[in-house]
Amino acid sequence: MQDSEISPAERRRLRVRGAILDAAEKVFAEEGEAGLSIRRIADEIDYSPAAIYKYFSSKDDLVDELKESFFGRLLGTVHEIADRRDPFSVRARRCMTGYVRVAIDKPHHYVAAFSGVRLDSETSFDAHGFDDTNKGQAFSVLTDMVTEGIESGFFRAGLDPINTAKSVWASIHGLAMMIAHLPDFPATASMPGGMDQAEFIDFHSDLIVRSLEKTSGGAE
Amino acid sequence: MQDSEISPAERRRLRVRGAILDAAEKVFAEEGEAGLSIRRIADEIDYSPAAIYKYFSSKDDLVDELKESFFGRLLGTVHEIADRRDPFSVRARRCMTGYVRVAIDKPHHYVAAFSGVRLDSETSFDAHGFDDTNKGQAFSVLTDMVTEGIESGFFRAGLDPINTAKSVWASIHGLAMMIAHLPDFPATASMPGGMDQAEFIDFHSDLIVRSLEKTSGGAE
DNA sequence: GACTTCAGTGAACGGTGTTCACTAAATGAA
DNA sequence: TTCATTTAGTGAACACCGTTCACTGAAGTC
Repeated sequence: MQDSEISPAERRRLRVRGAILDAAEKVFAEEGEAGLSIRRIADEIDYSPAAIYKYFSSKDDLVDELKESFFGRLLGTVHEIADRRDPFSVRARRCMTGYVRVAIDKPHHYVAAFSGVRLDSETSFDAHGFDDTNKGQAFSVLTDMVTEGIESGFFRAGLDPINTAKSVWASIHGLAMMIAHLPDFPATASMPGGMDQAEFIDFHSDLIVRSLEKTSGGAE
Repeated sequence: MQDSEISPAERRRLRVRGAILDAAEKVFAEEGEAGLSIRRIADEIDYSPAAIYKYFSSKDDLVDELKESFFGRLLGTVHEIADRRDPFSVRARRCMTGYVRVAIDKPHHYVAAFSGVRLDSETSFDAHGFDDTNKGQAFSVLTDMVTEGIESGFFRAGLDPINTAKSVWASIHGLAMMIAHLPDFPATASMPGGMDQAEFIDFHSDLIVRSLEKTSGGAE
């Protein structure tokens, strides 16, 4: 009864919907939001522009779905790393570097996932972005990680997990944005003591971890 | 001879040019790049849309000038703070908090100043963004600051000033972007141990400084 | 006073997201 | 099978966008 509810018509509909999303995804990855137009998608899948509005109520709706699914992948990566049986200190670092790596693998997606938030609407950070959405989940992984770090003695005891997690997220986000916008940031590889991108991501993550660690020599 | 070169005609031209920029600035600050159109500017200053092309070769050109001037103000603020006679540790923190404050005062500007960088063009971070432009100067303030911190013994001796400065910038940038996109980030004021925005900016800056400091108890 | 320069214009071109009346095919009922 | 209803898909249009271009008219120059 449950699976027979998917009629051939519904299946067809789902296939076309998927084709629209696939075409949009492809164009978006290559050329970003600027290169993506309804007419372009329509061309790609050999439909008329108006047809797309039978599947999505607006272009924003369609793009939102692309962003949301990208954010899901990003979240999946971080979750997967966080669940490994590695020592805490490598797990923590790898969550950060993994996040950045996935983010900059699809720079247009990452930038859009954040810049798409409507500045003028009433959807606040509190109400909209932080409960059961992907962003909310991504954040709770971080809070848990910080809490674990404190409890296991790696991090200072005085840290407030929530604010600390947000600060860490901001720092990581900053690096991801920098690289997404300026593809060859930090561009020091050719200089004396220069780093390539991967090295720099490690370096940045190290500094972040260091800001949370107990001062190794003295008492708390 | 020098000042008599400014003819009335040129003065008129400059005044109109300024009016265009002012109108654009106003719309941009309120509604962002999305709300800014050539026709809208033209309406605002009671000219025809085509007139604007006598003063700017394209909309991108016009917007670039807005961004550049905003970045100049941002740079000016940081420079001004860096040149004060405050103790190093307060100067360093205030540079960061000042940067964030100016950035989020005009969120649309700040976001645009970075997201406007063309991802597809050949202008690399190295060649374009980092020499005598505003971004380059902003960066050199940071490098100088880090160097001073190392030399005065506040920061660890092993730090490479250039990469460190870039990492610090990324972290600060991340917070600015977060707040710019999500206006009430971090939104913890109402929670137990919650912080308002200003407190959080201080907190974030503290963590960044901490990541560079000598471990207070032990030897280097 | 004639000539040149040039700020400013209206109309158009090709692009965008979106809507709407419409067709034609698939579906469900009798 | 036949009729009625739904609905996927369309083409043309609307209002907007950035930009161009032939043009006007006033100001500046000799």
